[in-house]
Amino acid sequence: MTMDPHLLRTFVTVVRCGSFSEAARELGYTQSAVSQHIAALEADLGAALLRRRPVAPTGVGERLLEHAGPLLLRLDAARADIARLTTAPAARVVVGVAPLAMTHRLGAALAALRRQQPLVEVTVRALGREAVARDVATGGLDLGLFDGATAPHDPLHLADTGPLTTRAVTEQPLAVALPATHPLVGRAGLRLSDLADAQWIDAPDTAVPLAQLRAASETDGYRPALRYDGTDVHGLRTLVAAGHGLALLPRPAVGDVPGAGTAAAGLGVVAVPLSAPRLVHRIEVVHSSAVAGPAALLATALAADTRSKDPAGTPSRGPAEPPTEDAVEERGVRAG
Amino acid sequence: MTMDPHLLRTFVTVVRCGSFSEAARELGYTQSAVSQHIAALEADLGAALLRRRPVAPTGVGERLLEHAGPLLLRLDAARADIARLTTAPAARVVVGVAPLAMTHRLGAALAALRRQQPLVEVTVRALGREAVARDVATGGLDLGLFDGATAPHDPLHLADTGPLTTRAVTEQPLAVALPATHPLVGRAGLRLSDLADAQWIDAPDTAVPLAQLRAASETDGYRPALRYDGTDVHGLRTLVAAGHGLALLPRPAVGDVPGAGTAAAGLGVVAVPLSAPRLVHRIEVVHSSAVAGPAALLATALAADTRSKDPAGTPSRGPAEPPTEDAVEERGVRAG
DNA sequence: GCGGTCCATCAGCAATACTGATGACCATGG
DNA sequence: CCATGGTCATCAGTATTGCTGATGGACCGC
Repeated sequence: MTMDPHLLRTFVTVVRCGSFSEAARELGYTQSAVSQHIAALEADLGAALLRRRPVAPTGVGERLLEHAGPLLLRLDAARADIARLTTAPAARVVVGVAPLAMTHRLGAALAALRRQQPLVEVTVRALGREAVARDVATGGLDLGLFDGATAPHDPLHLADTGPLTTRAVTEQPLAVALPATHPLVGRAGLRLSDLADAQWIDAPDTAVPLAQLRAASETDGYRPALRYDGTDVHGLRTLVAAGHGLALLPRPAVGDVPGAGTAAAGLGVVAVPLSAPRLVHRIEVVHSSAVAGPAALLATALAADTRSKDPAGTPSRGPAEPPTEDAVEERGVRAG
Repeated sequence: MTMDPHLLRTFVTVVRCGSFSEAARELGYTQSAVSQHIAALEADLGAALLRRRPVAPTGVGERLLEHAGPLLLRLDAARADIARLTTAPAARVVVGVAPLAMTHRLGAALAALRRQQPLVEVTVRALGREAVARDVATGGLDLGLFDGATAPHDPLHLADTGPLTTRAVTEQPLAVALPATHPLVGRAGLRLSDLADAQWIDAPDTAVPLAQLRAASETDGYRPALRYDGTDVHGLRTLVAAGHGLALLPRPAVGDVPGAGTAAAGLGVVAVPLSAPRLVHRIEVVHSSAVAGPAALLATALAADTRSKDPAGTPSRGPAEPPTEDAVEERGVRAG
């Protein structure tokens, strides 16, 4: 009667599987039970949620899905959070890293941690952005490194899954990755709005997602010429070099150009700095505010020059502190 | 086993009531049932949640509370949202307004609506900030007007309760409200950081909440000399005039000074503009993205000069458009 | 039209979630 | 010092719920 989470869970499973029976198998129920679950939900809400044969959500069902996902996530997050409080912190850290959040600085911080506490078992897991956020909330990760494009000093926006603490790690300039043969290669800087009609590669987990560009520049456009689902920057660079489209990346990530100039040697990809709007690539570290043990150490090491602070203002999320400039990451990359 | 919302509901009720029996009465259960609910939760989570006699949450219980509130809210929001989709839109609008969001512009928009659609039954309800957000999410309000201090053009942050749409209505300069006898009265502008150690009135529902000041200026301080729980600006001005402390308000709200200068005639309150940090008072209109009927009209009228846009980027919340300058509100208030 | 697959429905059973009674505990006050 | 009125915990009993497993109708490919 109160929109039982169980029912929601089977609902989303059914939609994902596109099948009652398959969902039943996955959830360890009988098909009968699943059918009854859906019937109960539909009776409770007074509307059809699924069209059967083929199984697909109705309009109302679509809407319920938008609620059900975050709701179940938050539920899992709550359980995981109190579990963290009750069980002692293990001598183990699992760090989830979004592709563009993998920096030298993280490497150094990890090295320091392992030097300081050699017995701690450290795992680094490369993940997509949402996966990082989700797994930190649900306890699969002790620490997450998360990135995105924002105005300077503005925090990133996470889905609200409970009392998480986020702190800034780095802000870096953004650059457009162009194939070396592109006519715009010579430019000193590019305005994003001039590129709205260009060919873009949609790499939501690797580059700055096109949705963020649309939001920032308040236009539609930035239509994806190709979608890249990997979590690996090199793969994306290769696609850019092959002329499949542009991508917006933190300038250091476009190419580890050792000499002067902006052309990445042999990669066929060139970085041209973003001149407008004033956006930066920001990396934040995120963890439960109930974190303890080595993960807490690592978090403060990453956000070294900033004060630690617990949630204030909004209860759900601590304010992100102003970022420290990351000398390591900026080294050797001055615009030409 | 899956942290049944029923159990969470009784848990928060018990904490609020400070009593199992009282909570049972309120929820329509027997005391026995409530006792079993709590026991079930504690067994499920494997930790004591409440200290009995007197009844108070343990540390873990406190933590669970932080999750339970938003969770139940989101659950209610989901139910309300799909209810809005299924039932036809009524010829009725209920608008919730936070104290500082009550502007001439809203008055004008309401007038236009009533002229256009005389049969629509219009209700305006003055509420605190969280109440506005909550009731819009749970369907008690068709439309909410919400305010806060942010950097110019930055959206306000709402608790994430599902697919809501927010649009900017106004941005106004902020000013510190001082008693007329205050030594700083003559100043052309004030830096917030210089006032961290001043006496402040904490009026979270009326003025800019002190927590926001702390977050914006990244200091502790702004200790409340007195707390004001009303939702009425006049009451707050009176307290400021009596010297109980300062408050940060949108400049027009400090006093409707008709002549030149900044001293509000006879009120004993003086506005001195905030010179740093660069914060503005922003008003947004918020409603379900499933809104329809007269409420939708009113919403677009309020956000007149901006495009309407549905959620993009983050799935949960539409991006707030850049605000229009509100000539009406700014009239007659030029700094001296 | 026949086997296969799908979902809906029904009966039956087992687990659940209540109620109401009782008991332990702790105040307060005669 | 023991009564009294309050609290919450516990227990037995019962009504309801939520599952399984079987059956039946609808649809699809052959």
